[in-house]
Amino acid sequence: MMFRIESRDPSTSARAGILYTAHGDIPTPVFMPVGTAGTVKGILHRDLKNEINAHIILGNTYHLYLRPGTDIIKEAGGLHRFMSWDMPVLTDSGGYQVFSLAENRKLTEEGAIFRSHIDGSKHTFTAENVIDIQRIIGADIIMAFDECAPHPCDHAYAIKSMELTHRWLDRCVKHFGVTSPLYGYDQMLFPIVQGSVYGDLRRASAEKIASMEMPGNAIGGLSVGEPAEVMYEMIEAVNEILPVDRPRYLMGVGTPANILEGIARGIDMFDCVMPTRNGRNGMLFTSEGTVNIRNRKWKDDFSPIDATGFSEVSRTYSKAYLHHLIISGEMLGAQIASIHNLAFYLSLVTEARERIKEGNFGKWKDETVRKLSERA
RNA sequence: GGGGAGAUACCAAAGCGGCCAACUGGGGCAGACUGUAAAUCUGUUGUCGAAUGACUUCGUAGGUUCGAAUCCUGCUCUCCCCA
Repeated sequence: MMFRIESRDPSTSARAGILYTAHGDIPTPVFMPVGTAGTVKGILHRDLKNEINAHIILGNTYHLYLRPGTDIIKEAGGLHRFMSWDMPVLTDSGGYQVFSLAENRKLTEEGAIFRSHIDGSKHTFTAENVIDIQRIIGADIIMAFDECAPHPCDHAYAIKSMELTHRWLDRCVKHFGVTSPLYGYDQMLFPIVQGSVYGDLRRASAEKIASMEMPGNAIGGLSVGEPAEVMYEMIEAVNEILPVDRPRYLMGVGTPANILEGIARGIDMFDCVMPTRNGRNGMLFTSEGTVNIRNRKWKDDFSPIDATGFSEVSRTYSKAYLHHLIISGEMLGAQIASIHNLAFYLSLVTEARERIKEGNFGKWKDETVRKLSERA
């Protein structure tokens, strides 16, 4: 058993559980900081563990394959050892780059041919070699290769894209079955539901994904520009079908409110670049709503970034100081903002977990979402 | 003392008769960012107005011209070279 549900919220579909991996147990709901290139940008592992309380971080197949390359990672003994991170890692397959780097790639039945954004060289990613690369990286949880379809996307294209993703999935699962982990511990493969904003396709895709009977399942292709309400509808449709007793991972989501709404609909795992990227760009997430710390009004506000914040930096440094650092382009500003935001995200899902266990998640969620959508 | 160059908006810097309320950077102000090509990108930045628009600007005082940041004269100031 890789996943155990500890309790369910009576008024929503939220649940609290534990996901067991080779590098540690992960309490869910969980937020996973994104560390695309083998680093959560600007954050030391020490801070990820002690300040942020991260349980698992992401890496990216496409980016790590291009740099430093699989030979280096293999020689290092896998990504965990290479980056000196002894806790769980999940790698995205490169399916998101099919979307975000769409100008630099061509799709074929075989896979995606990318023109490297670094040096222009050509690289083919297939269902099979994406598994091979993720075996070399050695993440605890690896993702099937998919096409993250853009938004808007017409129904005809959405079907075509979903079916391609399903065929790639069959090949991924097959190849996963005939290959072995390289470093002496087990890896889990998660398949990904697609289907754009179409309920019929989402349900069909969820049926397909459920039929693979993998230890966990993911929902992809959301938060790519569609309204949040549409995203919530898709999650509801899909989660009626995905097995209840396995973890559900909503990929790339999202805002604090998105996450709480996702939890309420039965999602267990989230990841998003928002806390780090937006933090670097001067946007803070707080219990009082979002803050653009670059704004003039914080210039002489010497109160802490977040007096009740989980991380030490949130309680120690003032808004005025962070305003100064960010305005001045100082690296410490990006670092403090990233740590604060990640700590906020982690404490938010930790509190959600406690509320689920107490059985009063639903009401708390509604109140919290209202506050989060404000602007401080 | 002699010779030369120049003064443009918060700063730097284009413009050298009408297409100039004035290119472009920086700074300022605001916005965006959702499985990271992002310590990035976008908008805005004389005054008033929601806007068509109106009004006041290119050291300063005059002049030439239908029309001047652009041409002429005086003045003030700055910088460079020689003695």
